[in-house]
Amino acid sequence: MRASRLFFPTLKEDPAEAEAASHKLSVRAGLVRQLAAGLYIYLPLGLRVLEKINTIIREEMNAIGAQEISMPVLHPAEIWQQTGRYDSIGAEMFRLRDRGGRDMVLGMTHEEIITWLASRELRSYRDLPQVWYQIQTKLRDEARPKSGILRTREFIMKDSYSFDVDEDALDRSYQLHIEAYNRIFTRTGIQYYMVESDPGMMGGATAHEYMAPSPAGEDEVALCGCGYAANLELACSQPDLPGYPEPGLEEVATPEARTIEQVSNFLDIDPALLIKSLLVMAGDEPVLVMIRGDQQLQESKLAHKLGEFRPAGEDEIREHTGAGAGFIGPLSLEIRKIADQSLAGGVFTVGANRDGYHIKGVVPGQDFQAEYHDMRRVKAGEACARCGARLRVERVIEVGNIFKLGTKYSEPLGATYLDQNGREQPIIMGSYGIGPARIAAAAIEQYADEKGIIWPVSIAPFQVHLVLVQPADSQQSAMAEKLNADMMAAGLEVLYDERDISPGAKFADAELLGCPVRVTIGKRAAADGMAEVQIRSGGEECKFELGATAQGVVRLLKELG
RNA sequence: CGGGGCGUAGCGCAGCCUGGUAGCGCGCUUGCUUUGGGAGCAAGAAGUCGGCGGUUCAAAUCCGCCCGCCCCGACCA
Repeated sequence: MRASRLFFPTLKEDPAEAEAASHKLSVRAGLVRQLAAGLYIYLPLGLRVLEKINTIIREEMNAIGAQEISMPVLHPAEIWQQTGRYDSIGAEMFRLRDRGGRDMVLGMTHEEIITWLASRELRSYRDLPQVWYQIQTKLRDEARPKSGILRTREFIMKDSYSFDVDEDALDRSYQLHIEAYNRIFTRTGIQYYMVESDPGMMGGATAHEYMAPSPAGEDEVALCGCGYAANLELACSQPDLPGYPEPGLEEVATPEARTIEQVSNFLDIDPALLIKSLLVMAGDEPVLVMIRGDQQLQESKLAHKLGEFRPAGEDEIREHTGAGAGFIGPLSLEIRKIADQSLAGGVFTVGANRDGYHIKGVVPGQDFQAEYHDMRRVKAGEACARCGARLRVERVIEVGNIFKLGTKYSEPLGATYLDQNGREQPIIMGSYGIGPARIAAAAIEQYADEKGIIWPVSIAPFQVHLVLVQPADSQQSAMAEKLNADMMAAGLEVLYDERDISPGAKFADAELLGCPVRVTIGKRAAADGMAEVQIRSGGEECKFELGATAQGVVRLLKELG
């Protein structure tokens, strides 16, 4: 491709609205342009990257026997009503009416639609297993689109769905996806982790997420050298135990000391010796949730126990405890109490349910009763629950997820098959997603330097960036033209920059675009007949005879990829 | 949805406080020169100052309402 013909509007300056490196660079390098909040136009270079990623995904999905289909983006509301999600999802789903007044939705995912299809077409155990996938647009009215292409309202997703006769068969489909996903993410060149994830409201089902480490990510994962890896939504750890004081209840005045920090300073004790009491409302029921003072509540863990909940308001706190926030505690409260496991066996200071007072020497289990569950958010440096080594916590971009769905969709939509005994059984399903744009963004985040993007070979928009320094020089120009033809003949994807602009601008663009290899033809090449080759990552340089350059670059790319 | 910020030429910004001729850098057009790290000189094009309403002799500037975009939080099958 000749740069003079390619539409790639590069920018010298960062766009004002961008924060994340991938956002700044994807706009500056001319990959994308923003249409509105969370809506992006993919320009030629951006689309090439996306298509490369999609090709890798297709190859690996096909390799496990998955079959590509394409489903509509516009769905009748009725199907979503049948699974209950029409009501449970809320504002995140785009809703509209067609001219006949029928309620419709824009698909945020396709479980309902594919299960509708399966319910009509899969009848016998002989038809199973099946894995169907698509690479299709999803629409979600995100509360807050952000970070460029990382979180958008319209995005492409590879979503596949498996249909099996039983849990064992589902395990096999799940395992096949794990293998395909490992190949896909490895081939795209990004760094990633597979972590345990919260299956959400799916009950005991299994779920994993594929996470690309990056400070621009929105999730955090706990990682251990022993292989333990989990989303912080469900990660657990063994907390260090503080030295406990003597038990024995004693009320102490703590005027104006409401926060853990204030109380701990006022009483001059370790925050780990305080209990943080939080009043939440699960529907109409008040629940007191207790966490050690140095810990944080992991709300997703509490949501598993309570379902939907919200923090109690100022008035509700006073109504149920008799005190203001900051002075509440578990003693003599006749409401449901949930305590984090780390409180068992300790001696703590708690709010007295009386403004301006706390109570010391409280022994959970003796002075109050509560349900004990793991409720705290894992912190870096805590001991791994499996092996005891210190946990790392890293921020990550979710690039893929895999779920065992079971019969969550097949039952309400009547997707059943007849088994060998002629009995009707619900199809056991799995659902598996990948966000190609997030892979691209993660690659930018993980490898970019101060000059621009550094693409992994497999997903670079072009493999080679050929720079002709002086197009007006007929000798240089002839060399570059020949080299361009040679490299294309060798099967290389070449971006040939023969534009009549200053050399500095071309080099800067080449570095911004981030193709893995740059080949320069200038006066030095004209003098000695050698093409200069530079690796974008690391900046290593070498020279090839003009005639040997194409093959030399092919070899280099192999080493890099 | 709560909190904060921003909206002036294609892009990045100044001007607003203290009302009176709309400005800078980059980019763009034309010409000449230049050509291995975002060239130089000269000439030029380009703005309903986000929108509507109000105050005023006069509004980019002051006031009100609305819209859009970004950031933090909540949310994220």
